[in-house]
Amino acid sequence: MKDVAEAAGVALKTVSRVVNEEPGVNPATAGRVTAAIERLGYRRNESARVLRRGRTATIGLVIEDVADPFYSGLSRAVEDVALRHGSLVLSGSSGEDPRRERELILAFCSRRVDGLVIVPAGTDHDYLRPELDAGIAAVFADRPGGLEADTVLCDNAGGAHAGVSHLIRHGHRRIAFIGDSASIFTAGERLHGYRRALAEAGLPFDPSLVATGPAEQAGPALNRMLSGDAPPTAVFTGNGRITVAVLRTGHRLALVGFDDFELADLLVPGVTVVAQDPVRLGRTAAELLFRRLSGDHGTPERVELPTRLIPRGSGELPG
Amino acid sequence: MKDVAEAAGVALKTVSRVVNEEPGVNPATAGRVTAAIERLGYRRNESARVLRRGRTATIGLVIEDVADPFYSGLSRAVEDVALRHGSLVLSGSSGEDPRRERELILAFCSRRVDGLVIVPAGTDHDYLRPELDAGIAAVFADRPGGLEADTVLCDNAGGAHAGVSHLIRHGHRRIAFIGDSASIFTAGERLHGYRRALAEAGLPFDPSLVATGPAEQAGPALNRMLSGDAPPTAVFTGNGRITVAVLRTGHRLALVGFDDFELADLLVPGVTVVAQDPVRLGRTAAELLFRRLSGDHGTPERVELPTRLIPRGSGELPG
DNA sequence: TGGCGCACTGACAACGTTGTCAACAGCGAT
DNA sequence: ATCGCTGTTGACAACGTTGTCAGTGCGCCA
Repeated sequence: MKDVAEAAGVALKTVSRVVNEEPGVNPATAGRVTAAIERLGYRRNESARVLRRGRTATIGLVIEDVADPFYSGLSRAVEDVALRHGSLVLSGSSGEDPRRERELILAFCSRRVDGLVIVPAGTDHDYLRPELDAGIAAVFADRPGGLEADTVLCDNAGGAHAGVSHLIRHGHRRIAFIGDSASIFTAGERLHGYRRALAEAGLPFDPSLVATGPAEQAGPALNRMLSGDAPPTAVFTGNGRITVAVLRTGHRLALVGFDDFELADLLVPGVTVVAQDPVRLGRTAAELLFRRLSGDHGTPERVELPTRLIPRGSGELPG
Repeated sequence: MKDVAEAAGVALKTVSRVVNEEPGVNPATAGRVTAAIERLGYRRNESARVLRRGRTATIGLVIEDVADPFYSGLSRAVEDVALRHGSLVLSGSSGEDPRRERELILAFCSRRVDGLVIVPAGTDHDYLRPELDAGIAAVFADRPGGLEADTVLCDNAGGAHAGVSHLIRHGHRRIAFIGDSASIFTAGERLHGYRRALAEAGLPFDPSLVATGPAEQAGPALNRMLSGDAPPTAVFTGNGRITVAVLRTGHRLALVGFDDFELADLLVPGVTVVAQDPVRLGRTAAELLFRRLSGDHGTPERVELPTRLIPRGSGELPG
């Protein structure tokens, strides 16, 4: 910038004015400056600008894994909203590891992001408190975080309830639940929905029909249930990866899965799912964030998005 | 930092030393400083640090669309390599729009990223020249960019050649090619591979069996070919989205697709594909970038990664 | 002619760090 | 007692911006 000022024969401040399109610069002068900028290939140093002004026009996004289609859809939505607000996105995958999540978040904060969209892996976010006090906004998405802040969730319990009820309506009495580790919020909620649906239909809850854990264990768990003495006739799966794992076992039994996925309609039979809308989730969270950034300091909000049952065949197999 | 210095009763510089774990600070003093840091919830301002030191420990990643599984795999790989080198990733989707790509790249540059991994949508990258001269490293991934720089590609022509040859070996003589717009580098290369395979087998090249364009047009294009008077008996598809679009048309004819995708093995018949490795692509590009950042100033490299034919049934249907 | 306001421009400090260099005390060697 | 050395600490400038405030020249009105 100093070089540009020199080249154009004006003061530093005048260049700054031109770069920021501030009013009150003689068009002729502005022209000389613009020419000098062009000639020297000058580009404003954003770090210095941030240092002076406080805002970075950058937000941070922490998700579990970009490579998971659910989160990549969410990512894209957040990115689009950010771009519309003139911001960029620093993103990172926590891999469901609270330590890595913490490191990412703190790294984002020390780079002075304006705000954060977090799909929390951990449950303790006290370390965020000083940052929030310092003016960084935060929105939790998909799961609630460890402190009072804006949160956007899906109706996990309601969706699971709808999916399991659907199986019950088709005559099933022994329905397995295979889901994520119970420690994950969404998994717990979905299990609640499952139990509520059973209870409403007057069916007993049988712990031997419930398996929770990472997706790799889903197949073996189902195999064990099926070789037991009171095997299930239907399965409700707790997330997309687990649904696929169950499909790979090759058993042909009634199935409803939480999360929609590409090609679910092309399999035979088509896979009935309870669909969430990751794009809407991301969009809602990001918009809420930018509302906060533009000065809305009301009490934290909690938004719950609906789910949608999509029958495709696998959930309509008779019991 | 000033507050911390005051609270600990030391000079600014001493706090800086402690924060940066520089040697030569009395352990007792360091203890007082650490305590003050803890007490005040201090965190170093990275913008100021960048301003002073020049390195941001941040790289930029420009891809076509995070929501596409191919690119989300690549993203995750880049992110992991970056994290291993203590860097964060600013990422953005260009949506195959050269203007948006340019905006993203320049925005990254003005935030002084150390380097860029770019999946180029445009072909003109002259605007990058001053940035490269200013020391920002750049690696093109998946496609070559508009200037001399490190590039990591897949063996597009070879992969297409292998896929088409596979169909020919199974007796097909009229093989359609349905791919991306020919203006996209990878699409052009794959078309070359297709033509080379035909030529080697002594088969004629029939333009009426070739369709290029966005994925939405793939289904209609195939339908048109099949209702013509010399319909194809097999199809080679130029990318994952187009493969899926062709599958949705419901025609049962021999098919080999470029790009592997989840569930390809669960469809009936399984979908034979030419698999690229997006994770390896991302990893290779990012590692090359960090090699440059750590001082390797050799001439630009061009790496070509192999592809792999995975027979699953659809490509082995008789002609 | 003097005074006033307007349009434009510039000098300077400050943002929060870190690199450079100097200062200081304590200590063993001369 | 002096010197030089080591270990520790601090003062100060600089990084590239922008906000504040103070000019400067010019036209216009009284």
